[in-house]
Amino acid sequence: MLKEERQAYILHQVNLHNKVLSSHLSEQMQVSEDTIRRDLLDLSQEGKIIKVHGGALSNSFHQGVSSQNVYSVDEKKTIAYKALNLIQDGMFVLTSGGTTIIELAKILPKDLQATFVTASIPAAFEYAHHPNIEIIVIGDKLSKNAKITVGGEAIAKIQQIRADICLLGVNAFDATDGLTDNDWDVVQMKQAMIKTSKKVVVLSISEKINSTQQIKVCPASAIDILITELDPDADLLKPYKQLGIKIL
Amino acid sequence: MLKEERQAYILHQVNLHNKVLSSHLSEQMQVSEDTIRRDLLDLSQEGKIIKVHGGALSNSFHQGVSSQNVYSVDEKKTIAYKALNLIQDGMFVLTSGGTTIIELAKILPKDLQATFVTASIPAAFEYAHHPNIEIIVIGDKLSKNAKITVGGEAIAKIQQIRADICLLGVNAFDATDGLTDNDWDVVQMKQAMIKTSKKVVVLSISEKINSTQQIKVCPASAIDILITELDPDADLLKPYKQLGIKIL
DNA sequence: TATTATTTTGCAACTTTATGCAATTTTTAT
DNA sequence: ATAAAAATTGCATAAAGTTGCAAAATAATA
Repeated sequence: MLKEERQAYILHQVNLHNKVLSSHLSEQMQVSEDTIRRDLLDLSQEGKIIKVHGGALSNSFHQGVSSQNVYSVDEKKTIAYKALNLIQDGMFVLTSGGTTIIELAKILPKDLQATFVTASIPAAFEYAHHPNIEIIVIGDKLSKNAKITVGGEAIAKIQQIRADICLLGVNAFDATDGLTDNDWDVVQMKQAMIKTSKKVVVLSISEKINSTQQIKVCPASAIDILITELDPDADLLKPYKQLGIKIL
Repeated sequence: MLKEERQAYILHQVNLHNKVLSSHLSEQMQVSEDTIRRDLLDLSQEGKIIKVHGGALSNSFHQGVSSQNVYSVDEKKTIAYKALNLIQDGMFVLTSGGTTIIELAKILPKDLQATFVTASIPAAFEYAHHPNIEIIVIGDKLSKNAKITVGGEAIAKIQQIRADICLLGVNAFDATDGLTDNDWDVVQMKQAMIKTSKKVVVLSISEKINSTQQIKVCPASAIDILITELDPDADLLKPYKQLGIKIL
């Protein structure tokens, strides 16, 4: 087998599987691992693959890793714009924290007149820039991880509210496991928020769909509307539509 | 599984869920926790995640309040360091908002164990970075000017507290007119804070000394300690010393 | 074609890297 | 204050990588 042949094959395999192992290639092509390594070296020097200990990775793999300073901002913006349509003047809007909610806060139209209730300090901070909306902050002990207030006082306050709509940025959402999270206090808050709202909306980038965390917030059926960056007819969302959840 | 693959997966999970546990990752990828820790170390050294005890956090969550257009930062830092001496382990500290308080929040020693109560969203945000202090946020309607919560609920909550010390960033302080401000709601809050605290401390850059605003908070005699960036013996401060106020 | 030059390949000795384990220290939670 | 969980450190080991070199394969040229 010629060198060129081998390298073409390797390149093909890398692009196909995103990764190759030297040992594997060596066996497949019946040449020594030294030879494979030299091939990988050549290809990586031409910038066609990323050589790593034990094999190689496709280029696309590593490019994605480096540009992840702010994660999925575009997707979250898309979601935020869809969510915007649900908010109307005069509404009482209850929101959680999370970066998707922050994106939403940033794009609220200047002439919107509504009341936003939140326990999230970053969200409150962002809402405060808006000229017209009213902001109610739920007070209590501040959870440093989630940057939202948590505790009995906070939950009691939420229970006093009848919100028109509840917008939840979530950590994990799954058709069978429902809405799940990894922080007990946050879960308590979200449960209270869901219970007191006429309509419950989940904002989730598609990557979080069909993933599960440790603590259950509520079954999927408790959610009225699901917003992702995808087209509402996407296959991924079918199971949720069948549960009676409206997809936007 | 190659090291780079693992790290890419970890990075993905962190950005997806804002938090990962070493134990989970170890289980998910079938490698020892030591390996996970080394991966987390690598990633954190590249600045891609925040490594913490037990796992890692997304670094998008740990960005502080930008201190761009803050006047007289150096003076405020000086004041903050003086104020620091008044705070001891176990204390209940009630603080207002304002940039001087934010400076104080930034320099709190890491091993300080105290409880901070505040209605200021930026202050709460800054306190949230501290590893040991407890933070209680006072909830209510958020005043956009002052970025603090104001209203009956907030005042009622403050009245439930007996704080050891109250730190006030102020707008104007004068020997004859006392402490004054220009926002009615803020004044109500400050009055409540002063009433419920054993010791009242005013943090004020010298520019604000001998100035007066529209609404009175309290007479100068209600203040126990005054902190400015000046030497305590400065002429400017003599009238306040004569009123029995301790100068730092 | 024969012969020489060049490239490629595999091997052996050695170095580096990755990973897990055990002992100890640090952190965290109760 | 104490116990449990997690982190750190040092070390052992196996897998992977490197280098130099000689044999084999390929290409070039008289």
